[in-house]
Amino acid sequence: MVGIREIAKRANVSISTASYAINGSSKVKTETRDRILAIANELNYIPNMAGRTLKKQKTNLIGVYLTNYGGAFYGELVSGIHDFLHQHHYDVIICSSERAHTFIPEKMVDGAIILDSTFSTEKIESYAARGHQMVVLDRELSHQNVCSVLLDNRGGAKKALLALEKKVTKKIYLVTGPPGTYDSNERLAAAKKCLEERKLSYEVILGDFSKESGRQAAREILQKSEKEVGIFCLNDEMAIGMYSVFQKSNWKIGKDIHIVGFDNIEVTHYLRPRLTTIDYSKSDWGKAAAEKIYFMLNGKQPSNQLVDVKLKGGKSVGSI
Amino acid sequence: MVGIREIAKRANVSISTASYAINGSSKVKTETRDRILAIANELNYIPNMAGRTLKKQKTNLIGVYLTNYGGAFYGELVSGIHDFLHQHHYDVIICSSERAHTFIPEKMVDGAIILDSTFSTEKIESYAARGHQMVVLDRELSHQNVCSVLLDNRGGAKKALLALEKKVTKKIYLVTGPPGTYDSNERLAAAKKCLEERKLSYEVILGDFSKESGRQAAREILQKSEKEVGIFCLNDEMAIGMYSVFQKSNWKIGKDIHIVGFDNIEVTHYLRPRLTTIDYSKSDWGKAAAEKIYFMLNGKQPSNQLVDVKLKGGKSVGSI
DNA sequence: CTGTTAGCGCCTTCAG
DNA sequence: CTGAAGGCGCTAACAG
Repeated sequence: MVGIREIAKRANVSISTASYAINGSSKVKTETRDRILAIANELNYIPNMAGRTLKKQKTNLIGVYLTNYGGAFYGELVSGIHDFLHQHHYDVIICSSERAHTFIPEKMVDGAIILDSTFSTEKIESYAARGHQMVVLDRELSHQNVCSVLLDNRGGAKKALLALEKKVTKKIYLVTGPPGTYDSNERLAAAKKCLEERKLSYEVILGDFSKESGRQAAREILQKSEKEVGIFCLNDEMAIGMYSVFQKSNWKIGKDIHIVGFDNIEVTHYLRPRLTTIDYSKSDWGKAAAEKIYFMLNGKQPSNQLVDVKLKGGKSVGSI
Repeated sequence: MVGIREIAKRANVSISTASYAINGSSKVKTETRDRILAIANELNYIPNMAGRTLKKQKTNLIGVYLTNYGGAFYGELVSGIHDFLHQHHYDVIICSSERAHTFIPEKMVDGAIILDSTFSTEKIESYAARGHQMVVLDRELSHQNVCSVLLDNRGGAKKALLALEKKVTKKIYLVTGPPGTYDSNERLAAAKKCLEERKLSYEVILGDFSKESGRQAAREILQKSEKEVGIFCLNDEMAIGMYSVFQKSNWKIGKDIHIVGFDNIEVTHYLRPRLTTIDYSKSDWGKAAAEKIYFMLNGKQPSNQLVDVKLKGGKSVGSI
């Protein structure tokens, strides 16, 4: 491997001069700098990350922790994060295994953005206590070194139910995500509250945010219920699963049964009838998270933030 | 930050003894090791990545380069990669920006798996020339330090056309991916060859593997053509886009028009009629890639590999 | 079994 | 404007 000393030797300068030249310091005559850079270039010199990191104690890397990586909306979210951070000279790596959590205390990344329910809150807190800075997207967490950017789950749930209530007289089903998930809990709590205030009859079905659990919930509803019910699927994935079951039944979506999802993931645009769902900008969400971590790394203390959501009308909620 | 010297001091041992203890060397009495580990634990010691890397010249990290990250099948692919590499004590990071390419020569990663058409072949070759090892999933590339795991695109194209030919008399359209993309080129070449051998009439429409380009192609076909045509979409995404256009027309998929895709991405399972497509195991693909890079890093010279594909029948190719 | 020591590659203060 | 030197945190000969 060709290192900085090699370049210094060939250019007949000291190591430090070579370093200055490479890092564009004004301490070197333009002339010598150009000569050094030419040699570096010729030798295909590329600085070694570990060496630089060890000295600078900074990697300019942000770790983005995602699970269920194949899931639907990560692409846009990550783009939003990338776009902002690149402009501010940070690189982004996506990490999706538990072992990668240690990158944070190992100082392989300068900061982290976390949307990963397998990343325990205790661990996050212990890292925060060590002085590492993080932005969380999937839980509330109050700490000097942690800041959150959360969806307005409660607002979204209300909007979803408002849309359903208008069309449904008999019963409303709430299909949840995995127990303990923040987003699911919030949406469920807000939905229950909303329904109870209006004294509407409802039932909760446990799901896990997967298409398969949507299918199961749909089968359960078909068996135990009559037509003219409404379903608030706490995410779109499950709604997709439901479609495949109802479309094989004699219940017509948007007529016998009304469905609202959450997330407005792109593939739902190809469902027929089009799914009514709760929409928000994934890239804005990512951008907000990126901004927060950037500010934190620069000594500011940003406040938590809520991401707006709105109802996206489809035909899965129709007239009775 | 608490470092190894701090631990050594508190334990009244030398730095090296502390290091040995922490790394589980048998050179230390069990008793002293336990004592040292206890102290390390108490101080919440976590080794610094840069320091270790600088010394060992090895990160145990594999970079996986993906673009169009939101795309459909990356989840399974990445799982396949993860599963294998974790068992062999490597961690995986996903990189999706051009700037991250330099992680390879900077030695931030020990090796790379590349499925990213924005990663130029010249760059890959130059890194290979520097001694870095890579596995490519989206091009042919012959080099000591590069090895490829490719889909059997040609076989898949043949199978797709075989399915179409049986049902279509009039004309077959081939809708391509972005020009210059290996997978698209291969599928297209094989499809053309196949059709020419059988003297069937066909037409090529330029796409770019996106849903939107599928929609455009569908509109074009609606305008210029009569019913009873067949379409080989060189990937599923475009087929999905087509569905949305044809479903608004009076052409019935599987009857007036026959469609075959490529990839068998999960969301096509929710299309009606179900899409006929070319299927392969994404996780096996990832696993194969992971194995290759692992073997290469351990001094073996694995051979290139082809991933089997097969026809997955749906109802988008029906009887006329 | 344990301690001493010499770097890994790079940056940066301090002299010159 | 340039050079010498120290050190970031850790490992691994080599001595003891």
